[in-house]
Amino acid sequence: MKRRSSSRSHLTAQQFALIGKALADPRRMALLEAIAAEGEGCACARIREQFPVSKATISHHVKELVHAGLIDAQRDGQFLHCEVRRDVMAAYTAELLRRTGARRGSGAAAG
Amino acid sequence: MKRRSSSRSHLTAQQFALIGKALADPRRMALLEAIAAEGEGCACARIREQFPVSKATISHHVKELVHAGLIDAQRDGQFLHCEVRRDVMAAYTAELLRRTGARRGSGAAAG
DNA sequence: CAGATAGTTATACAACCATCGTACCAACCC
DNA sequence: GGGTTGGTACGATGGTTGTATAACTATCTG
Repeated sequence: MKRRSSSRSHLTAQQFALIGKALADPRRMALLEAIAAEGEGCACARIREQFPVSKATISHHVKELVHAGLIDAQRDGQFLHCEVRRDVMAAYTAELLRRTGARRGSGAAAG
Repeated sequence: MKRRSSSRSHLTAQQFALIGKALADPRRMALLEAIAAEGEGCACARIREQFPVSKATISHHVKELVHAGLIDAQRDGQFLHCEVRRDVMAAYTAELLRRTGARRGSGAAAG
C-alpha cells in the first residue's frame, strides 16, 4: 500500500513528529539531500557511494525517511528508486511556522 | 553575550543541525509552541503548569532551545522570559526547503 | 545452476538523551 | 533573618537510536 496521499498539504501530529525525528540526524539529513540532488531515479547504491556507511545503515535510514513520508521509494528490479516528497517538505515547514509563528489568536484564556 | 545576530537570514551548518535536533523531541517542540503562544514575556513557571515534567527538565529543554537559537531568554528577577526567534524559524524552514528542493542545476555527470 | 549485485532483516553494542530527584543559588516578601 | 518561589547544576537511570556485522532474499547475467 502506497503512502502517497496525492498532494496532501496537511500533516497529522504523528507524521509531524516523525518528520522532525527523521530530519534530526545529520547523516540522514545529508542522505535526504543527496536523494533530492539525484533527481527522480535514485538508487540506494548510488547514494552509498557518497557516504561512508554500510548498506544496512542506508537501508535503515531510507526506511525511516519513507516511514516519515519524506521520500517515496519503489522497487525497480534490484534497485530501489527514491524520490523526495516536496509537498510533504512544504507541508512540514508550513506547519512548523504555523505552530511557532501564530500568537494566541484564538484567545483561549491562557491565564 | 547575546546570540541575536539581528535579523540573520542565514544559518551555519552547525546551527542547522542544532535546530533539527532541538525540534526533534515532541516534548521540546510542544514547549516551543507554548512559548510562542504565550507571547513575549513567558516565564518557565508558566510553561511548567502546562506540562507534567519537573522543573529541571523544563530548564534543560529551555537551555537546548536557547543553544539552538530558537528562543531568546533573559532573566528578569526570578523569572526567565523566553521569546521565540521567528527569524531563525524562518531561516531554518527556508534552508530546509533549499536543501531538499534544489535539483542538480549543474547537470553534473547525469550518467 | 553459479556468481554477482542490491537491498532487507536480525542482532548486538555504544552513544546519546530525556527525565527525575536532590541539592543549591538568587530573588522576592514579611 | 526566615520563608517561599523561580531557576540551575549534578548525578543517576532507563529508553531510544545510529551503526556495524552477518545471514538472508531477490534480481540480473552467463
